[in-house]
Amino acid sequence: MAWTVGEVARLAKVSVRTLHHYDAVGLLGPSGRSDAGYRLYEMTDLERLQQVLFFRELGFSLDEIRAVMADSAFDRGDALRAQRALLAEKARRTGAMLTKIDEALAAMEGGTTMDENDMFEVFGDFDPKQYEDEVKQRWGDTEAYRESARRTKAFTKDDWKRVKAEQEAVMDAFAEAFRAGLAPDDPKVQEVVERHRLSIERFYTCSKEMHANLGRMYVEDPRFAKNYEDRAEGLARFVCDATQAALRLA
Amino acid sequence: MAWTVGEVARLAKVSVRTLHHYDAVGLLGPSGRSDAGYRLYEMTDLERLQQVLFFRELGFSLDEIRAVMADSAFDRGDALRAQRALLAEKARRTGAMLTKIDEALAAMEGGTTMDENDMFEVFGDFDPKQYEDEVKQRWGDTEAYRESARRTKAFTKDDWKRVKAEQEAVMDAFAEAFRAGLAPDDPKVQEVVERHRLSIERFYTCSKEMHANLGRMYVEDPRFAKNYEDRAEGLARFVCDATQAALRLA
DNA sequence: CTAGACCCTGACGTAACGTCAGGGTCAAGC
DNA sequence: GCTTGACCCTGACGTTACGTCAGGGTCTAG
Repeated sequence: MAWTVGEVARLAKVSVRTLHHYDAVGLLGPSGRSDAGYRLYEMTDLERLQQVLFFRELGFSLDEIRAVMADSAFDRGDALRAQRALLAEKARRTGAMLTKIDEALAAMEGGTTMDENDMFEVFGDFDPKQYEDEVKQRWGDTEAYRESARRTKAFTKDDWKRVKAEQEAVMDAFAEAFRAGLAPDDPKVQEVVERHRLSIERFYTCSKEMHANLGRMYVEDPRFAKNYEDRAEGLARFVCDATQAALRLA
Repeated sequence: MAWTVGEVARLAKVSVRTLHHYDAVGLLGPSGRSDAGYRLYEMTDLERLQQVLFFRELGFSLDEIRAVMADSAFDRGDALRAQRALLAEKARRTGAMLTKIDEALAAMEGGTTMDENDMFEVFGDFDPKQYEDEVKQRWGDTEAYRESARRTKAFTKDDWKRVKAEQEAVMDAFAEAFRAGLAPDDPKVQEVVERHRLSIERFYTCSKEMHANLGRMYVEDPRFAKNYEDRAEGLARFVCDATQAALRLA
């Protein structure tokens, strides 16, 4: 299956000119051409385009995108995970701006003016590279993480099924403890926390600090939160508190 | 108090050149100049700049921003509220992209490829004007809404205090019903829903449809959700369900 | 065999600044 | 009173990521 420029443009909701441009600057060319010289894009090209668009959405320049993707260490999974973290950060920033708007409204209604320092607090522009450290902390030491990527690459569908069942069991245990009204620092809950951490270590080294970070993400990031909230309202916060407690108790 | 370009630039985290540019295109000039011709910005200029930056963050072009702000009907409160709604929409979009990344990762892990139609679903670019209708629906008929703005403009601090107390009382009633385990369509809950709707009508006409929309926003928008979730975990969803039920029962 | 919807490659236009260049201003310190 | 370094001014040209023709070939339905 191959697509022409127009078709790809419609699919990805970009202009034909944009695709021409990406081809011209060597960012993304089609895998092939027809006899008449028409660009013919394959599935791998679409995947690459999706990557490019994610990066673009995150504010990378085309030069930067090309550099990142040309890197020999570039791995689509790594990239998606990094993009995920950056997007989460962006969501946080948007949330901060919402708060700032509310403050501005409140100040207006109260007839006061905002402090000029606060007023622009949220605008410091979001430089993805600035968050590199945070991303690393969140996703762990890159080296270790990459090992996990290699490890899971060999996973069969059955392996994934088993992993999923394990995760579900841990989540059920959390939900049960939560419903029973146990405190986050209850030894029984802490046992589950440790089980959870070990289930993650299957993939990459996960210190208690990192685990606590992950916990925070469970409430900050709606995608993760949903997983827990679907089981029981407030469960995400409970799990977060429990991982924080584990760090405190250690 | 007046600020020079450099000071404003530092405060707002934009370049001096940007401020020069905004001045040159007539978007935002300083209120005054020093004897030497230095630009001197006042507090009102800072407020205007904040507005401009919010609009810019939302993807408006400078031309559009100028047009909107030059509109005789332009009101800072209206603008902030509209910006708020657009930002919430943006947050939703970011959430959708997170989901899409997760899907891409899942497909990778499962060794399958994504459907090419889904793949770019989230990219349709966010044209603020496209959401005008939605915003209008959310914030109600502009005419009616503007009346509310005028009405509240005359509110004293005591008025606001009373309004706040009323809102709190309604929220407490919701929380109580929620803790008592009542169903969202329980008549007692529906009574509270109606009380809530009427408390909003103080500000602008709020049909049951619009009320249901607001309810949806309480769970979608973390800023609103927080208000409810702080009282009881899961309360936001409960209130949302209750407003939906009110529409169904009507 | 022709109309209409595609595709191609230049090539110039544009928005929102970045980046000098050439020159005045201002407060601190000698 | 004079210098020095940090700041300000106004042009004016450069850059990124495309938009928008222009001039010309291709493809498929009728």
